[in-house]
Amino acid sequence: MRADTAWKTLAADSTRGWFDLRTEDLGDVPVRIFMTRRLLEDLEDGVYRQIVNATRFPGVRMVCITPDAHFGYGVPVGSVIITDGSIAMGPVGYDIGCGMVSACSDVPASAATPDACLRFNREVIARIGMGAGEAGRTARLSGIDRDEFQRIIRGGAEYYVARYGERVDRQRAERDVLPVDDGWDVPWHGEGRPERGVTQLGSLGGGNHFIELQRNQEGRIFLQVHTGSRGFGHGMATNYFQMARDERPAEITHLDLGYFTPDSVHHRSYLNAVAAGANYAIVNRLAIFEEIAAAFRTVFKADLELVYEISHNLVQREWHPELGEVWVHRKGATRALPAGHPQLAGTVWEQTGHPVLIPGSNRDWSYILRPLPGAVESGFSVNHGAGRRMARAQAMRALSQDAVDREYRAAGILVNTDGRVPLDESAAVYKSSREVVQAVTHAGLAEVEHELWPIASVKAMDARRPRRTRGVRDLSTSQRHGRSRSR
DNA sequence: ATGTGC
Repeated sequence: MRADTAWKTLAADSTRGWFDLRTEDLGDVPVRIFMTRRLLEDLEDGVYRQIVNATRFPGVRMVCITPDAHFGYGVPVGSVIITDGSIAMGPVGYDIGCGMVSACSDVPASAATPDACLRFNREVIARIGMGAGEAGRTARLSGIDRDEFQRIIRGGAEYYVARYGERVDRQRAERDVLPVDDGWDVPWHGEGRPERGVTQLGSLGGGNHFIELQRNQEGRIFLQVHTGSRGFGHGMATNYFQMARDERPAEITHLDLGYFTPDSVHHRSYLNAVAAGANYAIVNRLAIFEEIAAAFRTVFKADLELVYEISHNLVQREWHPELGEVWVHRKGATRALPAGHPQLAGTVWEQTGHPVLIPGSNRDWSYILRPLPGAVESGFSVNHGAGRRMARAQAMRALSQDAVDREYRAAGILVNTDGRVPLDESAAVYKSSREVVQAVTHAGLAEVEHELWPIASVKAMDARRPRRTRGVRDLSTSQRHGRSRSR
């Protein structure tokens, strides 16, 4: 293995806005890194080993690294792994189907007064369970039984909209429904306990999941949501990892390294789990969106219209002009199909390409992009956010709660209802979203359609962190000695 | 990401 510190000098600038990486560690798998030289220089050295991992699954045809990439589980968060048959687990991740919703309104940002923002965040928090382990609270989805849950994870957006949806246009969801075989069932039994998902439908979760009110470049109010498949996807990933390890105990020791070749008895079964997890995540996002739209009507007396819903943790069968029919794993990467892509035929996006939803931190720009024909060079993929640049534990040590809270208040951004900013999710821990998106536009993968600035942010405070009373000195051990895992 | 760890 090449020294971790030397590899960056081997990345050859293609002059087209990306680097082609060729080292003996990668075999003959093409690796493209879509970064500026500066973003590449700032990348943690450990990412090289994870890029090598990404090329080592059976049947890998191509690997792309997006400009927001950072250290992840086995492969970088921000990687696109294209195979001709094998399905890898790390490159889908624990949060199967995690993704974004964007919505817009005609309401001028001037209506988002401090009082209106406070009422909005209060309404949202009352309606949407947030934080690890929290159950959903949406009236329509709480109390559903196991049979109805089965219909939801098999029917996806199509079933949800027909049965529950009030004002969702299915054309604005990336996938109506991912097909699940009748003969397949959820791996209920196992330590992963995916049944947690039954009561968690309609909840936001923790970590980097959020709800955010924004204003666009014309001064209209927009909204973004980031969430996934909660305990359901996590539980299934855990149980399938056990199956992968049992199948190849000598080789597969970490979930990062788990995979199923086409001849594995679990190959199709795992794809069913990915489809069910993605259907759950999509319904979760649509249900949360509708709940937020109700909160928005209460506060702003106006409608929020869905712009788009899209996942950035998924493996899907796709067509590529040079690679043919392939499996595209996107681990913290967003699909970007431009106008004329055959998979958009017959949809409302045929002439334009579909929207691409890119969040920045809650004190930085977020974006809605439009894919360009050049996206063929990245396997029809772009970044999924700004990308973490500071580990959570480091953030807890390095940042002052009061100083960060003051910065947000001065910027006019309300976080939750008390203005206390989760430090390990604050602006300083993320790369500049503008710099990351410029790497995408410079490479000709997409163009900017909307630039969105945060107004009000809802995000769970890490439950492990002791609550500090204002004005009282904090001597808790977790503030002084955090753990050093980045995600 | 997560019934969120050493």
